Amino acid sequence: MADDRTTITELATALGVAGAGSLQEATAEHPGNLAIGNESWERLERILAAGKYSALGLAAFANGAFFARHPAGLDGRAPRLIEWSGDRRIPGDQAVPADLLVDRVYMISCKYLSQILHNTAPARVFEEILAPSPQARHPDWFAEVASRQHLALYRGALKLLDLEGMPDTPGWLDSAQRARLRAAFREHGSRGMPGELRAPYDALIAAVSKKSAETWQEALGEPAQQERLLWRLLRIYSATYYILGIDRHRTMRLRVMTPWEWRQAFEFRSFKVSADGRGQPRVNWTARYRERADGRRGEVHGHVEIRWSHRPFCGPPEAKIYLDTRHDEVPGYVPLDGRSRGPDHEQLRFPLGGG
DNA sequence: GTAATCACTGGTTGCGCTGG
DNA sequence: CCAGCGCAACCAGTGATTAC
Repeated sequence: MADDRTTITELATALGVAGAGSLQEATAEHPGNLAIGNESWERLERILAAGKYSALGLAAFANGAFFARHPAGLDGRAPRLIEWSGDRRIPGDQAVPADLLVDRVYMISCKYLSQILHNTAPARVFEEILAPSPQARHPDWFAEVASRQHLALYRGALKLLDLEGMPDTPGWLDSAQRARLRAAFREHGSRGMPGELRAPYDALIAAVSKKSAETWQEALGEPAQQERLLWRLLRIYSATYYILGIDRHRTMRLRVMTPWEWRQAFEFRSFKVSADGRGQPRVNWTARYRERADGRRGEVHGHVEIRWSHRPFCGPPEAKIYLDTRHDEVPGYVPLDGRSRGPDHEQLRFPLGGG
């Protein structure tokens, strides 16, 4: 079950799209073009009544209404059917992350515009360059690209924490042993890697960063591959979709281009990666492009962190891919602003209380 | 009697946030 | 900037149930 914040954001956006006068009215009326069940209506009413997310609900509703009016959105046409994906994940490879589907055509993703683009197994990023792949399981990336340093750190940790009867290599840890390790780290008191293990940890960080960057650059090969990777990174798919979102300070309304459109607007130039591991294993990426209209050159930046998400040696590491460029400056993300005929086309600012 | 399908389950992976 | 928590979807293994 989606949490209250997600539910109200998505449903209030849907009601804005549905063409209702206000969030309160719409909630009372249950407009027929929004296809959700009774339990969802009840839930929405309960969340609204609690009042905690009122500002968020109003902002989301305004986003939906804006989209309904905007020439690049529904342009004033009344939607017949709005479907909500609810708390289900959309199945399939390379699925557009749409929370709402309007008239089976317009896909809307309701987001808090997080800086995180992807969060996945490192091998998926660096070896498979995010292409759809049947391989579901990936080995521990640390062991794969820096086995010596990984092992040295593991053995150092066992010694420091005075743990007996543990397997020789971290790959053989079972869940009980991982729990023991986790508890021992906690008991040791330090947050993160204990200071005594600084040297072997730094060695691991340097090795993983370097090898990951090399692997990635090698897998990227030709510019055509690099361009595809950039599209995957930026979540540019073969159908256009909209992001109606709210970050901490303001509303964000974007349309995401298709590769076809992207090619007409931009010329891809290069995709470069570089190892940058100090605090934790990290690889920076930069894509360069040129705008066809005026020849202007631009860059998009981001970075990938390779990290344990559940304490050292407790499970394989994950790759968190960050976008460091502002969303409205990303090639292929088209801000929907200025051209609205509606009254509230300026960027709304809300104190997003509650959450 | 065997094969196919289903329901359950515990571990794993992915996601996004928050705390220091 | 780094670390890790909480949650939930996903996945594979297992045993039970149904179909043939």
